[in-house]
Amino acid sequence: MPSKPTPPSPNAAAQAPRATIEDVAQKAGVSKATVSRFLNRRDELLTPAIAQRVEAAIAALGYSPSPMAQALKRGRSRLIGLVVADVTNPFSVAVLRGAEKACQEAGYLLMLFNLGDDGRRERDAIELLDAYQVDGIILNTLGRDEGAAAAAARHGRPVVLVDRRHANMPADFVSLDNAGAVRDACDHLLQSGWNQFLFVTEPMAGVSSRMEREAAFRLFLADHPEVRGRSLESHVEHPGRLDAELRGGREGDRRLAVLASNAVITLRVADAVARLGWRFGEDLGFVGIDETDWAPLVGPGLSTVGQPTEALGRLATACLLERLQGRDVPPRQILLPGTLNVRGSSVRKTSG
Amino acid sequence: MPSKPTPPSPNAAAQAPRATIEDVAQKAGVSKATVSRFLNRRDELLTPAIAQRVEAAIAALGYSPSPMAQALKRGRSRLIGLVVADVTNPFSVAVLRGAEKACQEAGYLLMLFNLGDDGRRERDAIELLDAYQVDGIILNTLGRDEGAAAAAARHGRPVVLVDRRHANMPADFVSLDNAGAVRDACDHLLQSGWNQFLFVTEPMAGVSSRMEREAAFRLFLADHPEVRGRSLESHVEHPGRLDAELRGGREGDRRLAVLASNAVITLRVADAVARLGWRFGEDLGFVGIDETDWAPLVGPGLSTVGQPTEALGRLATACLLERLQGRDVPPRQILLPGTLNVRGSSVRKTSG
DNA sequence: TTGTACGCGTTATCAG
DNA sequence: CTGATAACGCGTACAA
Repeated sequence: MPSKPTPPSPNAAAQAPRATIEDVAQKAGVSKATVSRFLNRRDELLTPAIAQRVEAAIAALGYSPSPMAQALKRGRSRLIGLVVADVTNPFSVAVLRGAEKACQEAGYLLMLFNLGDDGRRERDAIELLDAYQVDGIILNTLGRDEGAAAAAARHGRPVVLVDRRHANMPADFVSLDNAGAVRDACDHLLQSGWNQFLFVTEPMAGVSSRMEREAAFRLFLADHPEVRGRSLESHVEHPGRLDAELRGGREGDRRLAVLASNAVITLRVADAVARLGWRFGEDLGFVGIDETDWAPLVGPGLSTVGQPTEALGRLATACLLERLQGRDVPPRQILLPGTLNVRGSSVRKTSG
Repeated sequence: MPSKPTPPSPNAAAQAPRATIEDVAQKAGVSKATVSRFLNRRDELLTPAIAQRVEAAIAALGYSPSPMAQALKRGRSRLIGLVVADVTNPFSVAVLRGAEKACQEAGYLLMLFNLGDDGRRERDAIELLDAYQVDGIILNTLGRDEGAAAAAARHGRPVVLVDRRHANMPADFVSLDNAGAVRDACDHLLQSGWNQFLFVTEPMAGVSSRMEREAAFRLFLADHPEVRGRSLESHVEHPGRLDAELRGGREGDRRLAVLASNAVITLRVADAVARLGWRFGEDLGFVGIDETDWAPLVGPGLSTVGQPTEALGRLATACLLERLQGRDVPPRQILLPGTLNVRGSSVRKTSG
């Protein structure tokens, strides 16, 4: 009859179970409470001799406290949840990097949840994060499921939205200044001599950033009667639609330029241009929102408006941390400017 | 004197604390044990009437068990840790997607940890994951810190390595068949009429996949005395080195082709080619390992060998799950073939 | 079939 | 300054 029955380990390699605070206390000949104090409340002085013994025991056993148990007891986990609509989106990954750095510096750990572009999973994701006692949640999602995020917020968890607003969600919001970015791009195209604009976006489908960009484009047109313009929702299933629109837009002596609403659209436009045998900067002007590492390599280089992705991630985290420290201010909106990268695709070059 | 002192909530919005199993039990007029059984051991029959009451209470309170408490009690967390050297690497993200899908299907949650290319953080990451009682760990890291992973394994956690082997780490290993991929690429280039090869890689720095690819290239050269070849470690600080090598390689009537060891190098080569004013497929042949969505857009299209990223992620997860179910087999190696995508950069076109 | 009581690893309160 | 002891939310022998 074993005094300590071997736990039913699934893996035969299991050998040394993690040391607990109890083990440390025993080895140091003190109580658990003392060890705990040594760890968490360095200010309350302990007798040097005791501190020494505890320290030695901790080192000898390679002890580190269980975050799980800590979270259970404290109700806080030093975990921050990040829900992303689609990890494949380089924008999201870039934001993630910024958020992660900020978290790391503040001693938080980032728990990533990817929706794989399945909006229905949003509620599950948030509930799970909530269950894991995350201290805050960063959302870069559609927010189609109204109330999912709100429920988490009701449990007292600060929430911050990145790039995409949610309906009726009074949370901090961090994003590119979409209106400014579109305006800058249009101004640049206009000054470069293009006089007909085609704005191409993914199906708006209620995504706030897409809608804001499109609205900014319309506004530009309203302010500039001298330029003709249209906007087009490009569906991935109908690439032909884009080709046709491009061909049609170049009739007469109009000098057509495309403004792509994001990197996905940039890819589609570049595909279409290749199919048509056109050259960027000659047969077609182009600026795309979202900087990518390959933009300089396509044709004469694709002009872009880069987003301050890393800053967005850092700021989102900062908003959370601030609220975690007790500041209770009304929801804020932080809009950051984009950066125009001028390359060959937007500077007019007469073909010939 | 409040009977239930308000917990010191940092956020004024905090209202409804999460319902616990206790709350459910109380509402249903049963014991905690009964609720727990209702949840976990549906096989042990409960009186229908009681089951009904419990179910209703759960629904009414919107109760879901705390994964933290469960993990603490069970020693298992249904969490799988994924440590990635650099989330910016599209390969890693693609693997992540596969792993995530597999996890989701099996009811596991993926906890992501990014090293930001700082190998020193590897030990911390693994220890933290270990502390979170993750049931298994997927590693796509340098493994420079020998023993870090081994320590986790010692606690009985299965570990699987993706793309990069670790020294002295007897764990499952999942990867592209590097030798086969390089051979296929070289064969294709040779058949396409190129007769001088330049293999370009990031500094090997002990990274197993880089070394394997380079070794495969040398092997190819040994088997084909008729082709001349060199390999080059391209350092990001010295882009000029690559330009010089390209210029030098094209002397005489040699028809130079580059084999890029991964997508990062592909980018650098494309940059250099742009600087030199060369055209892919005419002045230079090219195949790159790693498929990207922009490969078709650069020049006449860049030929690539795509990795089965999603399958790698799924398989890595599958290895873990298998061991979690108790199968204790010796470490396996799973090598998957790549896919050659032939585009304009590798088919010779006499410049005119 | 159901309830009681204990422990998982920590932290916090309260005596000593 | 330190040590018992009671939670935190849950699972599970054991008893009823």
